[in-house]
Amino acid sequence: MDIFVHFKSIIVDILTDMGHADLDFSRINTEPPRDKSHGDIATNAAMVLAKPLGLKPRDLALKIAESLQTNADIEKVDVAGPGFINISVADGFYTSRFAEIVARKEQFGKPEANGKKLILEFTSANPTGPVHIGHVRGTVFGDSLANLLQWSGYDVFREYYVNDAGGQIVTLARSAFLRYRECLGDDIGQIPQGYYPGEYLKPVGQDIVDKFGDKLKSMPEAEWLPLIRDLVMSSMMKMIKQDLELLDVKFDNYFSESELHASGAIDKSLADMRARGLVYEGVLPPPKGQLPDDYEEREQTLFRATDWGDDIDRPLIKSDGSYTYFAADIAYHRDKYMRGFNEQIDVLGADHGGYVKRLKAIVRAVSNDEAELDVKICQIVKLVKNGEVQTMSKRSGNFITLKELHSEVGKDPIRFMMLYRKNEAPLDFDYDKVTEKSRDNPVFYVQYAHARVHSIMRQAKETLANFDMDEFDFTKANLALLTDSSEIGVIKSLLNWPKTANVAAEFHEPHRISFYLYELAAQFHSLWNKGKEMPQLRFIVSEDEELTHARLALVRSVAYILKAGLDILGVNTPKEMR
RNA sequence: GCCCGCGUAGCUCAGUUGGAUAGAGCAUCGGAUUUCUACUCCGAGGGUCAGGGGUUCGAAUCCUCUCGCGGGCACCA
Repeated sequence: MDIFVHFKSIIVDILTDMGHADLDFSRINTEPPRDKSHGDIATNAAMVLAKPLGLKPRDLALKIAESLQTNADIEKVDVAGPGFINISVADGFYTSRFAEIVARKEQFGKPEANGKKLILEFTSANPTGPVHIGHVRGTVFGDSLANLLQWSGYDVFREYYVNDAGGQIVTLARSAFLRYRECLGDDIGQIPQGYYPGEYLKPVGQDIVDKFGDKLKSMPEAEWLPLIRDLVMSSMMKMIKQDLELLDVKFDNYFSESELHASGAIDKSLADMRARGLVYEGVLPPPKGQLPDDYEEREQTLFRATDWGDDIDRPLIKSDGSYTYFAADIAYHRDKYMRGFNEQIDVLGADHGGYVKRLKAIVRAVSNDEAELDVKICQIVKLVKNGEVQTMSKRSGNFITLKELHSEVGKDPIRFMMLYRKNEAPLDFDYDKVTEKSRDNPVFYVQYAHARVHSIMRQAKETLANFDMDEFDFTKANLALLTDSSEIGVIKSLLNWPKTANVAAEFHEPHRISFYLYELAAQFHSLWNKGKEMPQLRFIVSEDEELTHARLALVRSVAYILKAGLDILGVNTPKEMR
């Protein structure tokens, strides 16, 4: 139970008792004050409600404070500044609340299922090559956000949109065909400009040889292309899935774009939109700035995106008569809505920032404002090695792949560091730092805190008679014995976990979890260090078993919450780090 | 030109969707330091929250303008 929610409800009760049940309580905040000397909880209740009641904020605050004073969990109430009510909570309250963590363990603060379905689309890397550094951040972000939303009670569906329609797949097939000829002994020379040059297509060339022998060589392209197209696609997807497994990412579904074309879903969604008057024939104003070389003004079939918040209406049909990518996107998001997803999230790369408005417009339009889409943009990642930024060139296909990155640093640093920054802020990924065993390296620092808990438990098993972490019932510990300010400090942080996680879920911001975990780890390490100078604060006090049990309950609880958080991030929780 | 994001300590960044004297880590400076297997620890200094104007009891946060950086701007996927 979130203690801030708890105290807010107490305040609401007081106001209700005062006869103000009809007020809008939603603007009341209960939160930790910036300045610790102001107590544990500050509320703006009086300032927010003074006006509708025709009272001065301070007068109302004093009234509320008077009632709060009678609450046994509250040690002290002050009215300060323009009308803040500062509450100091009795230590006994914390230790009694803390009992809930000891009882619920990793589940502490986890809300009940809310019965809502949500679809999260992420990664969606083009199926033309391996997963590379450009996809990693969005992948980790999306997967962890999915975990986070599951934690907070959503029924989450992870989906990968496979862009398997259009020209790039033809190019891919042609590139594979070159490798096929190479396998048959032809000298193919340099891979031509515009083709996919990567080595990863060589085994595909061999696969084609194995399946078709040399008979494709003499065929015209129109005949061999459909034959090898599916083969190339499926081996690309297989490769991508293997790459994603390196990060422990699994999708519930891979949604094929070409399927939308083939099944008539695009025709259907377009017909539906026409029927609703969302489509018209018209001429767009030419784009500002540099005009494309082959620009020609013409009448097009347009979606009235501007009616739904976009800047400009969007074309649905290309000059050759086929559907635009955008038309497929409409059908796709419509399909998600038809599947019952009224909450949708798309995770995109920084280069797709310009798509946010039109995507939101799509979801609003196809659902007639019943569904909502949030688009999260992940900024680029700069790889830093030996203090230098690693440059990559897209033309040569010289991307650092996930596989390479993974083989150098492993899963945990990748996942943690990709989430150790707000998604819309650029991120430097430092190869050297993430493998360092020091406080500078947040991954190590947090994981080490978890390992340290287990180390202490092993130590306790040796020192104490009849103690085994897995069998000991920590709920029997006398938690009221935890009275030192730094112990209470750790308890307070642990009790903040539900609020942190719920806010992170609400705003779709998993990075808040990593920052919280880092702070919790720092606090725990600091408490451990205190025991060096003040032996009476050590966790294991051999002459006082009762106190030791209480402290071990605290130590154990740190690991519960670290695990709850690291599970959301998808980072391992080692029991030792030797 | 237009749209989106960003601009916070010397550096890298948080900032609980409007709260009180704006925080953390690194770096700098000043002390302490051989252990519950492990990362040393404690403290201090450091700010025009890019800049101007506005909204109100109160703004890093909301509105507006300016500057700077990044991304995007018919039909590609």
